[in-house]
Amino acid sequence: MASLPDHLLPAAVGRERLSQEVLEEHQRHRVLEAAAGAFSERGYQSATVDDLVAAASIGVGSFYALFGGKEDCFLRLYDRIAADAERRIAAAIREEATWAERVCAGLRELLVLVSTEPERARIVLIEARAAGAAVEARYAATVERVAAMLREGRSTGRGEKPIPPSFEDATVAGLAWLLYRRLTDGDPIDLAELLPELTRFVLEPYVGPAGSASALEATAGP
Amino acid sequence: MASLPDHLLPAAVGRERLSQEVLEEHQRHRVLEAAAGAFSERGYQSATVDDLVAAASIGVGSFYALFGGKEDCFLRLYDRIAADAERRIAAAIREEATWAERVCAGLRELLVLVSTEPERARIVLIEARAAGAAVEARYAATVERVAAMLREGRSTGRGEKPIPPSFEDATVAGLAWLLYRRLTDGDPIDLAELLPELTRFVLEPYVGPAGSASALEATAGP
Amino acid sequence: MASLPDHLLPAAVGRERLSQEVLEEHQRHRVLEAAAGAFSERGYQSATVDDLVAAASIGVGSFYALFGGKEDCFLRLYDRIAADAERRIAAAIREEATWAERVCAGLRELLVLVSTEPERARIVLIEARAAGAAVEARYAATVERVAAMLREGRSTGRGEKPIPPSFEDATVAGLAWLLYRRLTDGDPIDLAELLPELTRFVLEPYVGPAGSASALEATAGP
Amino acid sequence: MASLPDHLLPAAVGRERLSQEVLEEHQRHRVLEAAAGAFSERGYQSATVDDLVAAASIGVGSFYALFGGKEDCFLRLYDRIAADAERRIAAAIREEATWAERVCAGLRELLVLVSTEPERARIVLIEARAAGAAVEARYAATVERVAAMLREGRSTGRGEKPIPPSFEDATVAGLAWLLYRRLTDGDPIDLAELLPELTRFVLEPYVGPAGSASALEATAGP
DNA sequence: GATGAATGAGCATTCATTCAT
DNA sequence: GATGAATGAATGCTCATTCAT
Repeated sequence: MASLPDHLLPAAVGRERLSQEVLEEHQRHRVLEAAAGAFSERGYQSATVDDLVAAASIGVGSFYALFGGKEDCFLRLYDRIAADAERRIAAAIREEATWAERVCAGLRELLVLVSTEPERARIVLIEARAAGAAVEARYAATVERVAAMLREGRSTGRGEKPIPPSFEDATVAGLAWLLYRRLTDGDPIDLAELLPELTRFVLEPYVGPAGSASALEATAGP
Repeated sequence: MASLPDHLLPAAVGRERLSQEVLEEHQRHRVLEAAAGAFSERGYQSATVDDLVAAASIGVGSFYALFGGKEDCFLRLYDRIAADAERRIAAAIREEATWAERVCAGLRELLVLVSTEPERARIVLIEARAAGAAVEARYAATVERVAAMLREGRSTGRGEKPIPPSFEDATVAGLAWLLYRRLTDGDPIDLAELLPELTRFVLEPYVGPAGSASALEATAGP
Repeated sequence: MASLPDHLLPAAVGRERLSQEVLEEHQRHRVLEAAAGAFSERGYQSATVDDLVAAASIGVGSFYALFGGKEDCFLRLYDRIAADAERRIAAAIREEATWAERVCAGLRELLVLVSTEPERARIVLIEARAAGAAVEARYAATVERVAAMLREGRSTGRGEKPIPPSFEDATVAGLAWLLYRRLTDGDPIDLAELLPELTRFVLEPYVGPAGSASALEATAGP
Repeated sequence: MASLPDHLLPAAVGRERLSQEVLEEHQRHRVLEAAAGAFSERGYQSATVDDLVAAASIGVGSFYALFGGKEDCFLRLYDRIAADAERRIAAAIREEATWAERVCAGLRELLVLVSTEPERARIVLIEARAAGAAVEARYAATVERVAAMLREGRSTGRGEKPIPPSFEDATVAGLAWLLYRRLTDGDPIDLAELLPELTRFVLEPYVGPAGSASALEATAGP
C-alpha cells in the first residue's frame, strides 16, 4: 500500500497545531454566527465590538485573538456568507441543464437563501454597502463574479449587436437592488412572485420572453 | 410705552423675518456647497462636523443653528443635489420628442452632470449609501422617481407579456451601479462610450435595439 | 514719535487670535499646575489621562485640545519647570561674583527650589527618568546645559592635566542623584546641611577645598 | 495503609524536593536569560509577559509558576545581573593591591562587562530606572554598595576636611550616568578612552592626579 | 446672531493574570 | 507539571453636541 505524501502525515506537533487551528476556526465560526446577528440587527456602523462579544458570549480579548478587529470580523463574515451561498447555489444547479435553466435554478436558490436566512442576506446585500472601502471592494468582486456567470449566456444569444461589456454588472446590481428593497422594507420574499420577476429581468435580454418562460417552467421547485 | 402685540406689528417686521429667512437659506446654501467638498473627500462617516464647519468657515454654533446635525446637513445636501439634477435634466429634454428620445436626452444630461460635477455625484451615488437609514430612504425615493419616468415607456411598448412592476427599479439601480463603479474607480466619464451603453441597457426592453439606436442618433450632443 | 514696527501692531484679527492664544496658554498653565500634582503623586506611568483631567477639573476633550496626549503634557510640564528653575537660578546669581561664588549661589537657589516645591522637583528629577525616550532626551539636555555652566570653571582651574570632557556631566548626574534620593526617601532638604556638601562636591575639583569654602562663605543666604 | 507523617518520610522525598527546587532554579535561570533579551530590546514598560514567555519558549502558566509576575521577574533578573557583576569584579581584583589599584581594576572589569554584555548592562543601568519603586530601591542599594567600597578610600586620604558622607554616592551616580549615556546613544565602550576618564573622576578626590595616574598604570589590561 | 471652548459618553484595543484541561 | 485560551478592567482618544459669552 502506498504511503501518504508527507504533508498528509503531520508529526505530532503538526497534528496538535492542526487540531488547534481547527479549534480556533471552529470558535471563529461560532463567533461569526453571533456576529451576523449583531451586525444585522444594529448595522455595521452601530454595532460595537462589545455588541459582538456580548452576542458571542466571549471576552473582548478572545475576540481580538480571533479577529484583527471589527472590520476584519465583518470581512470574514462577508466572505463566509458569500462563499456558502455560492456553494449552495452551485449545488442547486444541474450541470446538464441549459444555460437559461441553470440561471433560473440559481436565482431560485438565491431567493430561497435570502428568504430562509434574511439575517445573512442583510450582511451581504445591505451592511456591506456601509462598511468601508475594503468591504466595498469585496462587494464589487461578488457582483463581478455573478456577472461573469451571466456573461456566459451571451453565446446563447440572438447574435444581434454586441452587448456592452458592463451589461451584466448592471443586471446583477439591479437584481441586488430588488432584494435590498425587500429586506429593508421587511417585505417577505415570496418565491412564487419574485422568481418570475427576476427571471424575466435577467434572462429576456439573452433568450427573449419565450426562452425565459420556458426556463422558468423547467425549473419548478420541489 | 406699551408695545403692540406681535400680529399688529408693521409689515416691516414680516419683511425682516422674510429677509432673514432668505438670508439663512443663503447661508445654508453656502455651507452646503462647502459640505459637498468635505463629504465627498472624506466620506460621510469620516467627515466630522469640524471638517464641515472648517470647510464652510463658520462656527460650530452657526452650523447647529442652520442644521439639526451632521445627518440633517447631509440630507439637505442630498436633496439639493438631487433636485438640481432633476431640474437640469428636465431642462435638457425637449418636451415634443418621443419618449425614447427624452430618456436618451435625460441620460445624456445625467452623464454630463456626473462628469462635470463628480463631487456632487459622489454624494448621491456613493456617500448616500453609507449615511444611515434616513438618507437611504431618500436614495430609494430617488430611484423610485427615476423608475417612474422610465415606466412611462411601457405604453410605448411592444405589448408583450406585462412587465413586472419593479422592472424599472432594477434598471435604475443597474444604471446607478455603473456610474458608482466609474466614480469609485476614478475612471473618467466618457460620454461617447457610456451613453450608447446606458441607452441600450435602458431602452432596449421597451423599444428594441433599433428603437434604442435611432433614439440615440436623434439625441446628438451640441 | 516713531510708530511701532508692524509685527507689534496686530490687526484686530491678529489681536483676537493673540488674546485667544494667551487664553489657551493660560489654560494650559492651569492644567499643567494640576498635572504636576497628579504626576508627582502617582508617578508618570500610573497617572492616567483621567487622573490629569480630574485634577485639572476639565473634560478629556479639553485636555486633548490643549495637549497632544499624556506624553506631550508631561513634556511641556518638564520644559516649564526646567525653564522656570533656570530663570530663577539665573536671577539668584550676582553677575559680578566669581565663578565659584556664582556656582555656589546657583546651588543654593536650586536647593531652595527643591525644598519649597518638592512636587515640581520630583517631576524633573524622578518622573522624567521613567517617562520614555522623548522625555529622557530632555533630561539629558538639561544635564548637558548645567554641565556646560560648570565647564566654564575650567578656565579658573589649577591648570593640571586636562580634565576629560564628560567630567561635568558626571558631576551634574551625581548632584541629581543626591537630590533624587532625598526626594524619594522623603527626607527634608536641609539647606544648611546640603549646601556645603554639594558645594564641595562640585567646586573642589576646580578651586580646591579652600576656594570652595570661601565661595560658600561669600554666598551666605538671607 | 496509613501514610507516615510528612517529617518521617524517607529522605528520598527531601532529595526529590531538593532536586525539584534545583530544577526550578535552573528553569528560572533559562527564563531570565531570555527575559534579559526581551527587556533590553523592548524596555521594561513595553515588554509584555507574552514577549517574555515567547522569548523563553515556555507557557504563561509556567511563567507564573516561576515568578510572581513581570516585576518579580525583572527584580530577579536585576539581582542576578548585579550579583554576577559583583562576583566578576571581585574576581578581577588582586587583594594585595593598593586601594586605588583595586578601584581601578574594578572599574576596568566593569567596563569590560558593560562592553561585552551591553544587553545585561542596559537592564541594570537603564531599564531599572523605569521599572517602578521596588526595582528603584534595588538600584539605590546597588549604588550604596559600590559607594561603600569607594568609601574605604577615605582612610587612604589626605586628611583634609572630612568628606561629606554622601560624596561617594554622588560619584557612583556620576559614573553610572556616563555609562548610561554611552548605552542609550549606542556609542561603543572604548576601554582605552573611558578607563582613564572614569579613573580620574573616581580616584582624584582621594589620591590626587598623581595617585590616580599611577594606579591606572599599575592596572594595565591583559 | 454668531462663536468655539468645553463636554463626556463612547470607542477600539491591550495585556497581566487566572484556571480548566 | 505545564499549557495557553479566556478574561475584562483599564487606557488613550474622538467627535457630535451644548451653551455661556
